[in-house]
Amino acid sequence: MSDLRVRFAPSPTGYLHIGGARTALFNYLLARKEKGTFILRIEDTDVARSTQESVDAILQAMQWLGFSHDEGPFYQSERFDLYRSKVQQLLENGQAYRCYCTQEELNAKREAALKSGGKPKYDGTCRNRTAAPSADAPFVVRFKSPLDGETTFVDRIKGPITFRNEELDDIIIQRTDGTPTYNFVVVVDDAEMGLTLIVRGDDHVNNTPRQIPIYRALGYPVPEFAHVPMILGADKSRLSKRHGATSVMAYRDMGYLPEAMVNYLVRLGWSFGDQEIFSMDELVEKFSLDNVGKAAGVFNPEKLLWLNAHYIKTGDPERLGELLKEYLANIGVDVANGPALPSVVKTLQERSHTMVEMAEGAAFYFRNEVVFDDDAVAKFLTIDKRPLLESVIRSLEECADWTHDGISLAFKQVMEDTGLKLGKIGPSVRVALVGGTTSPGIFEVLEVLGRKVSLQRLENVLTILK
RNA sequence: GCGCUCAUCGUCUAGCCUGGUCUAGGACACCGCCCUUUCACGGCGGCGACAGGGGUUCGAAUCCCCUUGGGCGUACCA
Repeated sequence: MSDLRVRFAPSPTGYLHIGGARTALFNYLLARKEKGTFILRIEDTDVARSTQESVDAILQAMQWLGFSHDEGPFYQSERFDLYRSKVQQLLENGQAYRCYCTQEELNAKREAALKSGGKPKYDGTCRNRTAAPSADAPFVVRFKSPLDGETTFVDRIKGPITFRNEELDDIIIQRTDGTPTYNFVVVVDDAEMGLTLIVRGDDHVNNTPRQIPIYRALGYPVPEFAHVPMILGADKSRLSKRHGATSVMAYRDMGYLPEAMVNYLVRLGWSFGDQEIFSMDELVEKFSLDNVGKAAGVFNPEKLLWLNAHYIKTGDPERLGELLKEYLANIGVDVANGPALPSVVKTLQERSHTMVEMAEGAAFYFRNEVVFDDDAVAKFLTIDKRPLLESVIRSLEECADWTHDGISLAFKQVMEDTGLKLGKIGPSVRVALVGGTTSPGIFEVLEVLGRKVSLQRLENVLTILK
């Protein structure tokens, strides 16, 4: 165990999206590589927007991706007493103050400042107020940010970053209703949980100089920071639903494998020479913040798809078979009385880009009734094909060795008998067996389908020839 | 507007720190050819980038400055 302590801290206001998954991945990888500790924390201080469904969805996605945590999940909503005591501490030290300005006043001031070309920051009206306007006046608590000087931190990805303190605002740390806000609780928790390195999205760099003074005011050590670049859509704007699916689990539903998602995500912004394919073990060994790029990256679904096809192609047929069962069930196909799933998988691995595609391509193995494509039937199952099909049936009935090679021999016989090339025979047999013109190789289909079902389907087709 | 930040093929990136080995390498996508019983897989080849302008230097993708463009922030959201 090293002393590295990192965390993933999503707010449960929706599903786990691509960007969140990547920061979770980077944290997870770092923790495993350094034999440190990976903490999961749920940031649900915004009680109105946080939901249990979101928590469940995020947990489920983390599990699917294989990001196991060592501590947590901790819920900020269960730690309000801690935060309140810290707010109290700052209030007593004079490092925070009550602010009685109403939101309307604040908005008006902001707009006025913006209009006159100034900064839309809090003007400090209540910073030096000596008494409350009235005993029961509602208030928020603001943190006294330093007025001058500058705040600098060395980002592990971006290098040194400096802000002039006059740019900082007296941020609200406790709302009118008494609940604490993000920028405050994140400091308290990151410190109380002993985090040594904060790896989070780029969108937080501006928060960092506002958080550092809070660490200091509370007497906490300031951790290291690493801000990972954002993920953009094809139009270079921030990735959002209008760019397509952004939910990690939506990709599972579309037939993606978790290892493909992980591999794609890690290569978006990180590289290891020219290597494209990484197993999780390899990532734990090779990942480093040193080769994480500074620039935002565009999410490229095509490359994800390519990786998915790669992992399907090289995946274990047993495991893929189990997964296939679920995808088949989703399209109403029961596998109970069909061929063994691993053998089905083997015929489709090389031609499937997603598990959904594989399920669609595998359905014909399991359906009792072949679903015929009209165009295919019109073209390849015409009445003149009857002698050919009868020859195929005869030859297959005599086939003693029902394997790919044995079936191949049977077809050689047909070719001799009819004088036709396989190109003239195959398509009709294919349509008879699967109903359409695309499928795995017909010898494989015959082998996996089995002698009985294959001959049944061929004979059945004799009755529908036109 | 202000602040922070980023900038190599359409996209992900290698190279940049420690200038010359870069007529800039790999991958996805795209195009072509080959393989082939369909669809795919695969193999081979092609197209394609150092944002622009100054400077430093014998020499710059690599160092410095400016411009332009993008992203993020500017909430009693996180």
